[in-house]
Amino acid sequence: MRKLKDENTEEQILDAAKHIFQSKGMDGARMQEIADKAGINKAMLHYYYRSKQLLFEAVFKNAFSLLAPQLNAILNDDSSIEEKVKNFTSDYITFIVKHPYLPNFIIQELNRNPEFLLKMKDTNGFPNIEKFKKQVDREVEQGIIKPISAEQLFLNIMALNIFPFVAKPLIRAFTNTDNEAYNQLIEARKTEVADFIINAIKNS
Amino acid sequence: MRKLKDENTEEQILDAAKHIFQSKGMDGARMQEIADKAGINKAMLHYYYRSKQLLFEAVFKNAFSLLAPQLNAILNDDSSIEEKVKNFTSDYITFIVKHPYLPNFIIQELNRNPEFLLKMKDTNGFPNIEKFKKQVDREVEQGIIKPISAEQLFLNIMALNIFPFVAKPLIRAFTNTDNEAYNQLIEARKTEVADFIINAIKNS
DNA sequence: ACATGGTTTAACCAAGTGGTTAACAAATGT
DNA sequence: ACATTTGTTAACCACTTGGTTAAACCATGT
Repeated sequence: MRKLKDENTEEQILDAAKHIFQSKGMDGARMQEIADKAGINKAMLHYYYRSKQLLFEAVFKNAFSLLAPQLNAILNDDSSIEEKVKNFTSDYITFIVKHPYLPNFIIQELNRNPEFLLKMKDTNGFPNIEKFKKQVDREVEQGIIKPISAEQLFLNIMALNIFPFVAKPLIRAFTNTDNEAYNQLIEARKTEVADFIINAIKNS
Repeated sequence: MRKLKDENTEEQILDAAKHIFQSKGMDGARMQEIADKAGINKAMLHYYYRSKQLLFEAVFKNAFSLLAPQLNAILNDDSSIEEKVKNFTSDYITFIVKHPYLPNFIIQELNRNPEFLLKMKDTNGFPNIEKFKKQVDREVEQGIIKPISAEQLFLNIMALNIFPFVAKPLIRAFTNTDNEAYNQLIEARKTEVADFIINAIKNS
């Protein structure tokens, strides 16, 4: 039973750390609070993860490894751009609704410390635009979509899907929507965003 | 000369506080660092602003009062939606290039403490969607633009314009662009984003 | 039974935190 | 000239922070 106990504690710590780090950020998080949430002694955090920085990095990598496959779906899949936009928009929103703190966490911490991405860039599965670039250029050339660079299109897709979660408090205030109404707005975006993008780029 | 001296110090503090708070956030900022940056004694921060929280609020309100008029340009102006989209996209990007930390700062701190907006909501000039809503409904009814709710359209415009600044490190990594190339990408968006939006909503 | 190893705990620590204070400097009113 | 008010400083304070440690705990192999 020893082994089970270890892994259990280690996982409990990571679980608690996810909650605290993702809602309060590296600077706002407190080791004691993580320990309390995990229901264990603070010394255990250091026993398993050595330092706050390393515990944070474990949480960040974990979060990033959840997000990366989602983005690869639009960058590396073989179906048409139109199809990918439709699928991605729906899938991504569904995904983030289950992990609401995720995009904001990653964006905030990367702005705090951009060099941190370098550690991650050579891990395989790191999203890369190259394949998508060729596909966009091809569909533009074939006249399927209007002229646009892959970077701009990718940025637009990311923006329309991620931003509503990141800027939720701000947009809620401007649009006078309560929490539930905003969630409905988000839900509607599963199809509306795809239509918006396709209208914008498709040649008629 | 007394008055001049006072205002000078008070302003130097606010200036330094802007830099530190906007780049490190409330939790990451240190009063001593702000004092050092301003080149004055730490006690002066409390003399003029009482506490870290109040100094932070002064910085936040200042930042917000810079941003709000920009957003009101698209919500309250009387010109057509197409025209406003064009103007806003260009103006807003120009504006943020001059204040690069601003959107991220506001979004970050609002996520940390959403209730904070309530303090701000009744100040006049607080962006409100109501007028824009009527305009969108009218243009939809007149067949100028495709059916879309004002909230979704507003959210899309915000997303496409703000997100590239907020997610800069992330997008730079995925698209393998260096800082200068990314700035060019942003520069191009001054017109590309407007075209993208108008293509998406305009009835042909 | 007992030695062994990893696991867990309470108590502790040095460094840093926001904030205060008492004395000093400088400008102003009279 | 002098008292008063305002601005400024260095030293200080209570408290929190991440991190350590030494002793206790406990499952296992022999």
